[in-house]
Amino acid sequence: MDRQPAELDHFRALLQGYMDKKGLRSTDQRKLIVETFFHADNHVSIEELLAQVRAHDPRVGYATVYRTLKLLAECGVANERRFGDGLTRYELADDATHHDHLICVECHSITEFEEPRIEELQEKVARKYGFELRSHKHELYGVCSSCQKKRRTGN
Amino acid sequence: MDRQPAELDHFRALLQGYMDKKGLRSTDQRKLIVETFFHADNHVSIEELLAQVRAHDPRVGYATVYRTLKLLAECGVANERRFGDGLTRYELADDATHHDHLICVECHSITEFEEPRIEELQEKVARKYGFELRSHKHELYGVCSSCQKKRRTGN
DNA sequence: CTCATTGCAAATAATTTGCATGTAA
DNA sequence: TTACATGCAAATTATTTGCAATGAG
Repeated sequence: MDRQPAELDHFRALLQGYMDKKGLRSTDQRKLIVETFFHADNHVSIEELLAQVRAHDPRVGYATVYRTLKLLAECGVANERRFGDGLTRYELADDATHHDHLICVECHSITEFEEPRIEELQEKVARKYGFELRSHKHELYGVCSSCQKKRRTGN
Repeated sequence: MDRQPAELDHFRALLQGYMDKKGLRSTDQRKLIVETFFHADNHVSIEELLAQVRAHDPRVGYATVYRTLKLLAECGVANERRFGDGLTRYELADDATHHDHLICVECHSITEFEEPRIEELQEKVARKYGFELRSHKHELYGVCSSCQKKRRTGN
């Protein structure tokens, strides 16, 4: 996935600020994992990310990837997401505020959608309940058009 | 939670139809678990449900509860939900289509909301992508008004 | 130097499964 | 009587943690 460098710099700064504040250290593994995450497809699982990381350095352990992604989630750079397949997936925090997901219950494909009017209504709901909105998940589950097609032609 | 008997009868029939079709049997445990689920609070976890079931029959195993709830999800009577606390929770399928959730990230309280205009837009999105909509999750995460209050008064 | 970080393996936690026994139809 | 269902314990899966060794600041 190609991202704008400026967008990534924002997240690099956010992470750096958090690490400085907490006295955390910048190691080779951490840098590698973070940059790999920044350039990976959206909704990567730990497993997928680990594979990509190991392509550069086979000695990285999976616990380190778990720990690093947890760090990214903590400091607001990444969001954890769970779409019914039992795996935790991660996406850049910024992306999350601008799109939601259609998830196929048959082939597990994930399609993103944007609907500003839903976001507006969402904010209205939050206001009505005196709720300070931080983030949201909006997932539509169903059968994607290509699986419907497969079904009609007898799989 | 008090429900309308008619609403529950609909689900009993749905389950029965599914069981007949598949040649599944109606056992005491299954009946007990299903009825306990029907009368439990919304968003019960397996653990909570098992405790309530065991109040009536202490010999029920947890595997049976897992299997039964999976059956309910399969036949469209219940929906599985995961709200970031690591537990799978279940709710009556019908309820799920009519409300969504505000989740407090501080006290973990869950508030339900309804917004038909969001549902309409959701269907519109699904149609646009040729998606056959089955269910959805819409969760707003943030700080509830009572936690905001606590925060202002210094916890 | 000091203390955070790493990699490994072992520990957890939630859920699933194998199997002998029980039981609905 | 025939398989489906149950309860238990063991297996699986994803994730977390303890710890000795490593390395950043």
